[in-house]
Amino acid sequence: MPEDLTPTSIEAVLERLSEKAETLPRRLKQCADYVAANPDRVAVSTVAELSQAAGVQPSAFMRFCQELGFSGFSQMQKVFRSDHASRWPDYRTRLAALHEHGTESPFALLAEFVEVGRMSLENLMTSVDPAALEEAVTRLAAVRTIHLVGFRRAFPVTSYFSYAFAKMQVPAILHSGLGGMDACDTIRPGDAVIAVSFAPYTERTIEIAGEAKARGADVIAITDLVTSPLVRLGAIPLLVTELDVGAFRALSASLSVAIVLAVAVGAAREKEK
Amino acid sequence: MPEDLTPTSIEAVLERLSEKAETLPRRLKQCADYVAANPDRVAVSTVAELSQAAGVQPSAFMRFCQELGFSGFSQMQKVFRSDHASRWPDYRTRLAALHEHGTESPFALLAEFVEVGRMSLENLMTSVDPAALEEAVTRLAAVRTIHLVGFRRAFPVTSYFSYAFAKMQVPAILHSGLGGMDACDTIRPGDAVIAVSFAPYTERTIEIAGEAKARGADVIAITDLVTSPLVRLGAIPLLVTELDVGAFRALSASLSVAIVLAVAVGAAREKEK
DNA sequence: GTCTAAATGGAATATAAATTCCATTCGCAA
DNA sequence: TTGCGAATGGAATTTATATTCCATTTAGAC
Repeated sequence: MPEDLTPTSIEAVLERLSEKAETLPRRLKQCADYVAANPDRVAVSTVAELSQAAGVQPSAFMRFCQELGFSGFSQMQKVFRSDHASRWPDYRTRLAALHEHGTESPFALLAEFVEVGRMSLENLMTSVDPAALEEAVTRLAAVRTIHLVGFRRAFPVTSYFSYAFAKMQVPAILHSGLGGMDACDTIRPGDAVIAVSFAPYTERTIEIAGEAKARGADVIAITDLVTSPLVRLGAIPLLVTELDVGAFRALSASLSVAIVLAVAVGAAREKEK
Repeated sequence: MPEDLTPTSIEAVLERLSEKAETLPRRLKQCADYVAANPDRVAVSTVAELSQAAGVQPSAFMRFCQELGFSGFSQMQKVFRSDHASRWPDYRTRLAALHEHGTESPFALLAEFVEVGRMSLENLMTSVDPAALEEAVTRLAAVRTIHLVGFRRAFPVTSYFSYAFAKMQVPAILHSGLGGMDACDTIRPGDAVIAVSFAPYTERTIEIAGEAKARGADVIAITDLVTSPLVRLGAIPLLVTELDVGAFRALSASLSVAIVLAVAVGAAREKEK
């Protein structure tokens, strides 16, 4: 059994730690205790900071890392950093990997999309601010008419809203852009607009949201980044990061937010009656 | 108003980001978007890594940091590192937050839908027949015009198809039922219909699919059960089982199938040219 | 107590990263 | 088109950080 194989995950490091803890000399034991108690700090600190926090000299911390089977602190930190990253993967890299293999058979493609969709959903729990979601529901429940604005890729989302609100008898208008009607004219104070748009943002959506805001209507934004123009103009933001494959982005997360909003608003309105 | 007060929290940084996003030059905007989409990476990466991931030079990233009001990258990273732990809660703490808000809150509902969506996606891999998927792609790639039929809950799916096909210049017609036009008249031999319907099946969808079949067009069905009327009339079935929460069914799985079909068909058509 | 091996602290060095600088390119107005 | 200022890329420089080295201290064995 190779005693000093270098650990490759945080768990492995902590395990090695508990094995060795007894036999470690005093200062090195201090390092071990500190790391065991604050594993999250390792990824974002320097040797100097950690050693000081642990109450030892930097050189002692170095020896501690080597005792664990690493060549030095940097190698150990790399494990803590990349493991952190694996919980929150870098999509661009993943995406590149995706293109390399699986686009041959449609079924392989499906597998990739399933994976991407799952990741999107996972993200959703952390990207959507619970307070903003609650606020959005409260506003939408109190409002007279809900206007649904979103074109191109966002249109499936708004059309789903339209279906769901209709089913629950919540007054909602789907602005399809059909017939060249000016959506803005129908928006009045006491209404709310749900604006859905992702980068690259559709000009028309931003315009309508801006106009609605100017007219004194609430604006709820389902969008992807804090840099979105919708956020800029003061909408309540529900941030959804979808991953894209090639030129196409998934919609699972956005649709889930839509369903939640619709159901919650429907329930809230039911309660008021 | 002191324009360049340096932000002291991640929120403040992201806020500043959304303010400035529009006025930033191209490369700096790339940085902004990357940081907005991957705030977690900032704490554990170097300038070189981040700039490469954002697709810019390190010096551009530096200028970006300064634009935000920091003296440089290090100062900005310090902000991200200091509350890195508190900002990125793991699954356990997320559940705790969930309990705090109570099971009645919209956020709890969101958690439920995320879970359901994930399960739906997993099911997808087993419910969709790889051979049928391949067959569907082959047929759709060979066909002149693709007709998209699906109403009510299925409409977001067909409207997504419409968007995706348009983007790839695949001739497709979205039958919206608007204007009372009879969709059937436009369907001819050598065309294909993608019919989307779930129990309880929309009468009109079945009718159009049947008529299309009678006229010698291929029919691809995205539906939920083998007992679906669409399957009975001889369509190529892509079976999707969505789970529902209350009276509302998720759409993640259906949308994923739609994306896969669209991408695969687009690629296949590209190849033929 | 003295010897020895291990452990420690701190300074010196090597390495890697951040930051700046400047020549070149780009986009726009005249 | 030409000229101008802003924006950019890449190399040079500075700064921070990790790592090593060695003199000194400590703890245990005889």
